[in-house]
Amino acid sequence: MNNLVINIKVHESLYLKDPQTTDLGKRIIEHSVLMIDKIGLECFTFGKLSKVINAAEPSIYRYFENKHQLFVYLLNWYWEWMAARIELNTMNITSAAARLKIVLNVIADAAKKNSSIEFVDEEALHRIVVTEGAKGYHHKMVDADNKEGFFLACKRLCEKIADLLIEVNPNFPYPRSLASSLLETANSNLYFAKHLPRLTDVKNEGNMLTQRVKDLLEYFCFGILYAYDFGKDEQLNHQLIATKKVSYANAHSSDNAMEHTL
Amino acid sequence: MNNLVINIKVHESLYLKDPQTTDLGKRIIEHSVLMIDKIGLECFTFGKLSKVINAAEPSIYRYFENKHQLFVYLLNWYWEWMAARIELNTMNITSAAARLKIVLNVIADAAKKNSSIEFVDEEALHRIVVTEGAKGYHHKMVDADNKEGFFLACKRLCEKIADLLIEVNPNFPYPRSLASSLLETANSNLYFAKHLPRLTDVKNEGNMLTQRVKDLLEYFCFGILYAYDFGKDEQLNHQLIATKKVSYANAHSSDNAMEHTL
DNA sequence: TAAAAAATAATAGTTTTACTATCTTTTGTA
DNA sequence: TACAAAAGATAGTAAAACTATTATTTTTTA
Repeated sequence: MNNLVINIKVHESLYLKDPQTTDLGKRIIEHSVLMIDKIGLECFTFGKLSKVINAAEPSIYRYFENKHQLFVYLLNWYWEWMAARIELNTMNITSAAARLKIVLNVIADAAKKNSSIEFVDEEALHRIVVTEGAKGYHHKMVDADNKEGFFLACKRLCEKIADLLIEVNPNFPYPRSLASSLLETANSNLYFAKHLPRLTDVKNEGNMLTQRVKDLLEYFCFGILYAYDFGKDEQLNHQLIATKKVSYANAHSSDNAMEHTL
Repeated sequence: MNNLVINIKVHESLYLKDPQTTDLGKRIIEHSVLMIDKIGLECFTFGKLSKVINAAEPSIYRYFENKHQLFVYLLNWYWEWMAARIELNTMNITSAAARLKIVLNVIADAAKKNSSIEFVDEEALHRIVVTEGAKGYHHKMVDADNKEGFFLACKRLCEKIADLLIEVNPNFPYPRSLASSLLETANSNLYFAKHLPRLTDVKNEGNMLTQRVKDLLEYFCFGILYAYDFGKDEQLNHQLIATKKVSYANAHSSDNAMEHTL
């Protein structure tokens, strides 16, 4: 199941020459992913890459203007890949809520046995997105990059998820913010569990990390999706809160979700 | 109100020589903030800074090992400042929910008339945190930095908020994740509204941006806080969802929160 | 098939940044 | 006032980012 070959098309503003069309181009992509995963975006340079792939440094500049463009190319690859996985895994599901759960599963990266392209190590690429993804759009040149279409894949992905949120609850007022927040929260909690555990409740024990992140995403997502409007109908709110408190206490009285120790 | 002088103490692992103790040190902090805000972290260099403050470049290295250490120093300043503002604004409030609303207000940066330190432009520093804050901990050296105590202020801030979330709902299973998520969501939506508007529902129109972000934070925060446990008591869930849908439709039928057009 | 044209890659630089070794000046104190 | 210690300035080096130019290969066409 799901071993179809996915064809990833990256926007042409993100390269000078399409790396997928040549052998050298593919080696650039392949070893960029491996090297950035290994030594980090800061230490990664075109000079080091050229030595690893046995090419001249200026040859790399024929494909990408600079390190930043190459990095955003890789991010776009990841976003396109995620969108393709979502499409693939939800196409035959009718219930919107069920599709949303699958999307959360894909976001948390729990269902990724899908090595579609032979020269891209998707696990390494995912680690890069989790660790350094934010650098792709958190800088002073973001407006210029945006005009060039650097973030189209991300925006499409976000809107795809937002559409689904609206389908689950047509009255929900923050579909885009929740969609982007879910993408960020998944990555943050994976990262925090590994490096800054005091910033998350998800534990990096055993091999349950992605499952736990998925649980958290579901808890947050459906909690927000069905949230009522605070302050507008206080009486109903208090009524609801009281009901839910009882419901929650019953559900969690002997649950491991109570493990938190502050 | 709130014009008390706040004393910001930054952890000593974050400098070689305390910049607050000398005139040059204060000029380094002051103009780092102004320059990073203006040209961005990437373009900001010790060489350029030394020219602006009329000092020799190596003098700056007496205070900070490198640009990264200086940057994390500034982040810590911000986290300490935010913790101080939270303390100041919530000290006399008994209701936990009311205190939480104030905290969300502080996170969204809507209540910051508090120029405590004369040589730090807090508005510029806040823009830096929103635009580039994630770079402080998203890199390969994060574990080494963490051991040195670079993120203590952030972790304390996060736990302070987590404690409050637990106070509002003692059964809530994800206090730390929600706390960190609120901090990130506030910054993300401010940033997206200005640079990538398709990733948020918050509009950057007029001077209501921080207010709108605060509304979003409240909606998300209280929605999650009182979320019930999906899948454990399906009957009650469906009952609640139905009630809330009606509640929400009534509240928002003629509200601008319905503006979303996908 | 062979020469010209076009595309691609390699060589050898320049500029800027990050950082350091060393020297000079200032300041506090006995 | 003399001296030590701290602070600051001078003048570098090494590496990264990028580019102009030359060399090679491939493609096209006579």
